[in-house]
Amino acid sequence: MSASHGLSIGYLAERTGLAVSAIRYYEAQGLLEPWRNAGGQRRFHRADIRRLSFIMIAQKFGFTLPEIRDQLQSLPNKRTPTKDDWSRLSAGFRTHLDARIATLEKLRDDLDGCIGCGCLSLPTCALYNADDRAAKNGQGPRYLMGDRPET
Amino acid sequence: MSASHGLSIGYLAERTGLAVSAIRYYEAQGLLEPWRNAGGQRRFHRADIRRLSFIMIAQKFGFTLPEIRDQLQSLPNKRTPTKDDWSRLSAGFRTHLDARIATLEKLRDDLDGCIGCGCLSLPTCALYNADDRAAKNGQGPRYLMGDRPET
DNA sequence: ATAATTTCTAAACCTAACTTTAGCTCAAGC
DNA sequence: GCTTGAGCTAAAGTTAGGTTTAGAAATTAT
Repeated sequence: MSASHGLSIGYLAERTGLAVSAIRYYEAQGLLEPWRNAGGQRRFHRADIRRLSFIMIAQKFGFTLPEIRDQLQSLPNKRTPTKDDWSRLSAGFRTHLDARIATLEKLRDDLDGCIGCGCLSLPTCALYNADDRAAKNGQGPRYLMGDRPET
Repeated sequence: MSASHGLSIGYLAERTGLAVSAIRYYEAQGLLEPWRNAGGQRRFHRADIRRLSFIMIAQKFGFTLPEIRDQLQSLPNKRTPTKDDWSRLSAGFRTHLDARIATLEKLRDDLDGCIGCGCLSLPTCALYNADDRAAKNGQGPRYLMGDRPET
């Protein structure tokens, strides 16, 4: 099925479980750089299967596509991660994950101090200022129960 | 500033730190039900400040707006949560949060077993099947390094 | 009374990570 | 050689949780 030179996008999709459209999207985001055959179709290296696996795992750890692209580009020669690279990069995953867990554990501790109190009030309630990565505190301050900082 | 009967949307925004547009959006999603004055402007109960605080905290715990709406609607009389309700609901937050932490800890354990192995291969790598809530496994199975389940 | 501020609605826009669609070309099988 | 199937591009659609914009009406301040 695989031509003597280069893998088709459909073959990569089949091997990784990703949708063809997702692989094209990753290329558009700069995570892959296939070449083209005479007819204009994408052709991939066999190592791109590993590259896609890396992307899928990194996403599980909460990295965005731009972050993953940066990690791949930070490799010497910008190559697809090898076994040794993987050990180094996965240690970075560990750090990232530890931080997320610590954030949630702090939130849990704050909540424990709050169960049964019913305050929902800023000066006495630590919950509001808990900073979850998931919570995008986009613009401006938010106060609970109408307590504003003394102006 | 507050009229003898009912609070304006701007006042609620000021007291909670939310944007006026966000409050209107929450109403559109069924989380609040203000009434209208003679001129057609929204008027809110003072208790809606607490209701908005509840929404803000529940979001921090990772609940979606539909889930928060359901929680509010599950209250007796569908009232704004009182101090006692808050204790009960926050215990639910705790359960939800514990599950999220457990998921991440499992992911961390799987990762620890993987650092230094460099496999990225399905049969030997537990990472792929780790199920993070953040990972939206939208459609179809995904396999790492081209390992498909034996067909 | 007039000016300034708030509020109103509806619709469009925003991000992330993709998918879907439309219309067309390329490649493979018989 | 003809018919599928696979691949191509560009643009639009999707979800969540909102924000922004535009133009009009209500309210508040002077």
